[in-house]
Amino acid sequence: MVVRNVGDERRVRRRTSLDEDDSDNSESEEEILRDQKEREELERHLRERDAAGTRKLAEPKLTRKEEEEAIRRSDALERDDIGALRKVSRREYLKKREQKKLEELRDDIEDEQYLFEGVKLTEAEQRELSYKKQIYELVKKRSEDTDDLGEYRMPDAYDLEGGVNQEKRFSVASERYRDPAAAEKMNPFAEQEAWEEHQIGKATLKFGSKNRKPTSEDYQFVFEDQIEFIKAAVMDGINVDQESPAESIEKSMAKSAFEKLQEDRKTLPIYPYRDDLLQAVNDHQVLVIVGETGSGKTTQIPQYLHEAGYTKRGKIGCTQPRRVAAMSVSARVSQEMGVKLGHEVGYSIRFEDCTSEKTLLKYMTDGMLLREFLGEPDLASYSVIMVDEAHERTLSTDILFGLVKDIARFRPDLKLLISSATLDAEKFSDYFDCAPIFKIPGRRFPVEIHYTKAPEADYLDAAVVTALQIHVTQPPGDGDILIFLTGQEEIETAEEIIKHRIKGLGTKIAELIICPIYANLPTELQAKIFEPTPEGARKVVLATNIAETSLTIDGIKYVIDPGFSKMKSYNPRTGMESLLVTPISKASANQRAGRSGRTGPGKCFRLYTAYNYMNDLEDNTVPEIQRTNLANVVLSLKSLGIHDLLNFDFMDPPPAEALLKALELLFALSALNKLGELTKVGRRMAEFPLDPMLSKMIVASDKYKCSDEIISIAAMLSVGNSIFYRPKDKQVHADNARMNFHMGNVGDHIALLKVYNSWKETNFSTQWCYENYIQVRSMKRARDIRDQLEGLLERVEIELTSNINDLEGIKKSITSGFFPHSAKLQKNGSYRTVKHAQTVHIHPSSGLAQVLPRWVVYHELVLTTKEYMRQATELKPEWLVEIAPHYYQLKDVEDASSKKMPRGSGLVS
DNA sequence: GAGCACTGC
Repeated sequence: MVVRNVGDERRVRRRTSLDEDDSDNSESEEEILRDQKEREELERHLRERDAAGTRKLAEPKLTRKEEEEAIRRSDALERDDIGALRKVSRREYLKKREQKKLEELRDDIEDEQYLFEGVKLTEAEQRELSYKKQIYELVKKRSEDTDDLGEYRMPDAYDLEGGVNQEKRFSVASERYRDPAAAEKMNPFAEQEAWEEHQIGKATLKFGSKNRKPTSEDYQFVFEDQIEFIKAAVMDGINVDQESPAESIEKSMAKSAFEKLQEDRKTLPIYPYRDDLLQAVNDHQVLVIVGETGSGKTTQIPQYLHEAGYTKRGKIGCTQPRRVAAMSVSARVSQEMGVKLGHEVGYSIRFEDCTSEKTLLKYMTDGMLLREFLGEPDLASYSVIMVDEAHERTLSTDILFGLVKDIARFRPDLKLLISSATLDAEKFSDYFDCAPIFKIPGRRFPVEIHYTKAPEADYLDAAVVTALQIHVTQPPGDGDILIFLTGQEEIETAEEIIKHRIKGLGTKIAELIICPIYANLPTELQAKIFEPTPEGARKVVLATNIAETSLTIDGIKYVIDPGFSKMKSYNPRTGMESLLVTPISKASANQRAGRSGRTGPGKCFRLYTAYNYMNDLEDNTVPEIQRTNLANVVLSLKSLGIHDLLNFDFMDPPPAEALLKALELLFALSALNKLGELTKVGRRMAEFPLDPMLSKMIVASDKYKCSDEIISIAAMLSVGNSIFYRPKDKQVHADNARMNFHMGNVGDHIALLKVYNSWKETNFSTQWCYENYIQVRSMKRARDIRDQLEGLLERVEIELTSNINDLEGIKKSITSGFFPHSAKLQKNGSYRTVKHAQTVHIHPSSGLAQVLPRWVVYHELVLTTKEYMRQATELKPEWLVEIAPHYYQLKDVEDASSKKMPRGSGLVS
């Protein structure tokens, strides 16, 4: 095992599991290894036993996991008899367990009845007692009723077939907290768990029989299944300022705001390196800068370069992966330089260009610089380009790398700065022809990393238990907790579980405020995480990856990292995108850990073992360019005059198959000719910041005189699937509201148009959105996009024409862009794509899910539990031949009128 | 009758 600071490894005890002073129980590496060996031994034994066919006996079937589970549980009841237990059958074990429980319960009830005789019980106490009686009756009845404990039902594997089924996946974890009756049915351990939980509850409620152990501080909160962690490493803090607050206040009082800003600049870790850095930039054309967050590189380096006179030859451009970063950094820099934002310092992001003629320092999103390449292929107006946060490897930064590397060759005066986090600096350097690496220390607090001792089977449960463990053992007010989960559904489940568990713990523990955060959460609710934590309480933030890079929450001291995230993957062969729950990379894990050390020393609890971390996790996340649809990328590069894409200098080349697929599509859309050269149509399409199929749809709308409608549809489609809001408790209302837009079975595209136009008619009313279960945020975004598209129409000389009544024209425009996405109804109600003969289905959220037209054109294909077409509209097969004669032949569509199809199932007459 | 991590133009 190659773990840092092995000598410092320390076992963390259960009760005071986070207590640092717990040094009497240190565990050497040897012991850890022995533990692991033992576990392996046990696993091997169980495997052999399984292979020997023990499970074929008449006894109820037990998987290895179940058996381990049974053993683990029995441990609590029969600590002394574990060896014997493993030999008895499951049935015997269950019976034994029930009897034991019955005895205990009866004792308890008798004790309490005796104790409280003649005493007036409080309501809670009465409930407590009656609850116990109920359990007693239930268990007794069961053991009397039958000797047979019933057949054990194997839990369904959630990933059995057809991909991941989240419902099934979390059903076990969530069911028991939702519906006690269902839990009883599903989970043979349900009442066992209820009983155990009840026992835990008692510790706090101070109920007990005469012979119960005295309650000491240590024993107050003992969880049913605690998780043991091993402290394995410390991410060192670097250069943490030791300046006392009083001193700094004094200093700041004496100076003007501007002077103070200049003072602050000098305290940044980067300041001592100023001259060296300028020298390095002077000596080399390309420089890789490694700087931890907080070193001040983003704000300071462009200023240094400006002061050194680089802006005399042209602008300094600095790219960011996110809009907010570009905006906030430029605001800060303009303050520091004492100029107005938008003058010497400005930013440029989509929908918002805050720059002017005299702008010298320009912060922008990486996608924006990519767009600028289209108008200025040599970036002549720039003297320096700094690509910041390069380690994030967004699609845009990866393409920028190739482009800037290329222009640097024939523009020796252009300086290039690539700034990245430590991990892959060497790689950047290699890519840029061994560019020198300039290291700047950051400012960060140390973070202790703890791993679990054994892998956790149910990470959601483990995360919740860990959070509660932290909450009850650590003083409230010393820091908040951040848990990384994979998605909205998981966050909601975790929220329920925590609420339920807290109830079980009573009022003795401090208040725990649960804050969910994910991108699709309405903005008002998102604000909750930024509210300061009240005195004596603690926040637990349940977040998706959004908290990994996009937003920073102050006051986080503990990070719980289960090690998973959802990641998009793209299959170039089928053209299908899917979101899969995937283990994160080491880089990602360290980024997550770092989130705890922003305002003070932090701790990170990883719900996997150190071994997992070292051996199972990839070093870096697969860059986006290797797992996405490249149609847009290829069109952009082609319009920049880059022809040989297969030999383009990508830092990590995308799969050739994905490139070919993109070229094929662009050829089909007639954006490229047979030689792979950009056509006039392609040139117009490249102007639009959209997926090529959407761009083609707009270009084609010129012919059908409905560009007004089409850009609305394009805008609505490109905001994605977050338009309709569907809260759990009002699903019926939300669905009804949505169906209003589907009147006349016009198809999903036209329905989206109707939504947009109705909103416009109400003068973009927020109230209207609420009434119709539509997300305002998405609609505003659609309006912004639509405005932008309208502006671009002029540039490509398309007239804005509207004909809302010509549905056929609108549908033909859609088909012009999306004809490769056409599908034909099969006898069984499923569809088959015309070109690839792939079986697909209409998404249940579609307005056409019940209608099933014979032919449809769809916006996208997603793989969830099935292959679904999202956003479908009916089409006439003859359009395919009319619009794309190079793509479809008559034989592809000629059985359209065949008698094989049941009559009346479609709308095509 | 399903489910949508996160950016960006």
